[in-house]
Order: sequence, then C-alpha cells, then structure tokens
Amino acid sequence: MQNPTLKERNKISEDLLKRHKLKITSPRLRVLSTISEKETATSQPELEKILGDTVDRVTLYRVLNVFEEKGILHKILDLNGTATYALCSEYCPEHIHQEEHVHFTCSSCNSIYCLNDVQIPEIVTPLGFKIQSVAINAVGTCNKCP
Amino acid sequence: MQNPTLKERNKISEDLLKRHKLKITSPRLRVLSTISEKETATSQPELEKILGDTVDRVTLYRVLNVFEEKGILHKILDLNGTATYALCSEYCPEHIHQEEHVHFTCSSCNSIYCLNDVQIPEIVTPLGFKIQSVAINAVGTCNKCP
DNA sequence: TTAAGTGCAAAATCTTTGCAAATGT
DNA sequence: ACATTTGCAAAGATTTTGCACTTAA
Repeated sequence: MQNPTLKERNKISEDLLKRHKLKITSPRLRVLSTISEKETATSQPELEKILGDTVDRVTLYRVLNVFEEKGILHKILDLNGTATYALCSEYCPEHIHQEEHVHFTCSSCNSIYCLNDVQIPEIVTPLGFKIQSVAINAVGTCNKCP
Repeated sequence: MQNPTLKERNKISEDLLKRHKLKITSPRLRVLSTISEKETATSQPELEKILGDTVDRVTLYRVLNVFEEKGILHKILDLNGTATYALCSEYCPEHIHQEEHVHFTCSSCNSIYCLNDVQIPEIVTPLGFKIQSVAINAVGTCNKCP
C-alpha cells in the first residue's frame, strides 16, 4: 500500500476518526489528508498556508489539539520551537505500535523525518534519575539534500 | 569550587562578559547570577518572574539572545516548547568543552538537567542521512522527586 | 434532534522593532 | 566622547476564549 490515492487516504482518515469517536468533518479530513500526503512532518504554519481559507486558524488549533490528545498525531518541536505534526505509527500500514522513535531534522531543507526503524539506544543516567522516555533528534542533512 | 558566593559568582560573570567583549551591565550580571545560582536550567518565564522590575522584559530577550549567540548560554526547549537556558560547559570549573550533552527533564518538578557526564550513543541512520549533531532528552523523575 | 464541531470577533500572550535616554569603557 | 545597551511605547505574531451558528450522526 504505497502512495495511496486521495480517495484511499480519505477512507483511511475516516476510519481513523471513527475509531477515535470523532465526527467526520471537512477540517479534520483536510488536516489528515495534508499531513498524510507528505513523508515528513508538517509544521503548523505550513498547514495554515496549505489549508488557507478552507480551514479557520482557530479550528486548526483545535483539530490539532484533539488529534494529539487522541493519539492520532504526535507533536514534534522543530529547532525553532515550532509545532510540527506527524501521524502516529499505529496509522502506519505495518501497525507497529512504537511510539518512541528517533526524529531526524534536516538543517538544509528543514524537513523532520520519523525514523521508525532506528533503534533507540540505552541512556545511562546518574543515580536517582529514572527514565520514562527518551526523545532523540538527530540533526544533519537528509537523503534528498546534498 | 562548590557553592560560590554571590561575590564570587559576580566575579566569574564579569570575566565571562569581558572574555566575550560584552559590556558589564546590571541586567547581564543579574541574568548570569540568576542562572548560575541553580543546578538546573532556567526558563525564560522563570527569569522574568525572578528579575521582576529589575530587568525590562525586552532587555531580557536581548540579553538572552546575545548570550546564546556568544556561546555563553545554550537554549533548551522544554516539553512545552518554552525557552530554557543553561550555562555552556566552558563555564564549568572542569573546562570540559563538550557542547553536546544529554538533557534530562523531570516530569514531576519540570527541572531540566544538563547531564554532562552521560555518554551520547551512536545513532545509526538510514542511507543518505548524514548526522551533524544529536539532541537527546530523557524524560523521567529526577533524584529529588519521588 | 441534539451534542459536537466550526467560524468569527475579541482578548490575552508572546516576540520583535524603533528610538531616545542612560551607561560602561 | 562615543559606541553599546537599556527601557519604553508600540507594532506584529501567536495562542486562547466566548459565543452564536452549523453540521454530523
């Protein structure tokens, strides 16, 4: 199931909304469609620009918040602290439920990739520090940039 | 040189400013003093609250920016994307010039620690992804929280 | 039908900019 | 003395809130 068509993506999005008991509305479908179109994470300003007049800015805030709460999207802060969103992995065709994964930020094109296949290494902390989760962001140049 | 007194901290701060060819001013000393008092990183809102009327909010923005540019402070974004600042390691008594280090965020007290002694593991990225730096933030409970 | 979701207006924050006055060297 | 730095005012940007209207189920 590579490169699903718009119709296929919409079907998947509708299922996703149903599964989380959210109503199927135009703003939500547009947001999901936009985000799932790209391989890399999508920043909120980017979404605003793409969606333009079709989705109100306030609605976008609210849609992104519900999606994050429900675990449909996860938020990544880019190097400037800008909120950037990517689909959670349960949405992936492979159904890998690996919420923790390494992010890769390309300093050339600013894209953020979720590297689901990269192993998260063990971090050894000082005595008394108990780790619940580890966020790793590798910065460099991606495979599309020279 | 543990727990330096206020006077000692001010001396260190003045040297630090001189070394970076910055004028020694009251706002700059206050900011450095406040940040160096704590073991953990200090958020900008926290600084605003502590400095109160003694330093203008706009001045604080500018002071933090120069300090970051000059490599006196480094900025860490906390889990909410709030800018949080810690002294760069050259400032440490040991003179370890290790700019990359693991951060630890306590989800209980929200403190951010710079773990200079924790080894940064190797991250193996997919073909074509070239890593320049790796940011690691471990989230959990610190040694002061239950 | 009706609870949930949206859009608009407006408030509350956060961040930047311009400029005159103050200050460190 | 003079370039830097500060503080204030004001603009710009971002995020949140309240409420009436719309829409999916």
